[in-house]
Amino acid sequence: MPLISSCEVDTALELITGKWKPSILLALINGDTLRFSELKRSLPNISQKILTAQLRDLEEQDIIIRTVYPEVPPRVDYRLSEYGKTLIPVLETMNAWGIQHAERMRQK
Amino acid sequence: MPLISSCEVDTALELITGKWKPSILLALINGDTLRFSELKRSLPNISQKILTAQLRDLEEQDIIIRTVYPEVPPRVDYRLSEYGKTLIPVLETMNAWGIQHAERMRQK
DNA sequence: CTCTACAGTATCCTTGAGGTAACTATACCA
DNA sequence: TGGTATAGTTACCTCAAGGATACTGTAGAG
Repeated sequence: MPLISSCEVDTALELITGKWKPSILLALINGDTLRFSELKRSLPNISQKILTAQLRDLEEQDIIIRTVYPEVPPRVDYRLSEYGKTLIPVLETMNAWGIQHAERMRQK
Repeated sequence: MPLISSCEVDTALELITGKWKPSILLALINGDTLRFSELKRSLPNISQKILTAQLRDLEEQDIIIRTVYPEVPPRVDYRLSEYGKTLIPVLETMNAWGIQHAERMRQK
């Protein structure tokens, strides 16, 4: 008996969906702490505007932590919060499922 | 070391995201086999056009099975495929995370 | 003096997911 | 003769996410 509520699932989905959010989260999972320019480099086609917007979204939800160093040229880095790290199992579950799905599609 | 690939996660996300897909999947998880009209009733604000489109999407990915009975008035029902049922753990994981998130937001 | 590095803003534009409303086919019922 | 039920389809519309491009501020290097 599953007892899954669409509302809760939607909440989780809202935070991790979008064209870029999964890639950003995965970059931070694998890269620990990354500067803005490092993130941009690992997402080849994203524009600065969009990257900033997505990072601000994630920060507002306390999923990532943004640290500004008062230097010139500016330096800002991003990392997963402890809370954000609780998303890792969710992403792992989806990743595992995605691999099965790809496997399956290859056979058709 | 997580080793999560954005590509695979995106694949999984594409199949279960959208404004209505989670609700449809959950209805079928909880309701086993449902007619078109039953699904429509359990998603109060969806239009026929959108519901049809979403169901066709899910059918094309082999996640649900669509059965047409050659009767008048028409009867069609939908259920999760065995393959579609492998999504249940994914949705459960997201559901559990969503509950934690809601809990957390309530305290702020 | 001006060029570069970095992390952004500001403007304007495009696209596709989703939405609304009307129409379809057919058998049965009154 | 017309109304009802079911599972759609068709044509048209809307809006927000995302995208392209240019501009900003400041310190040090040359």
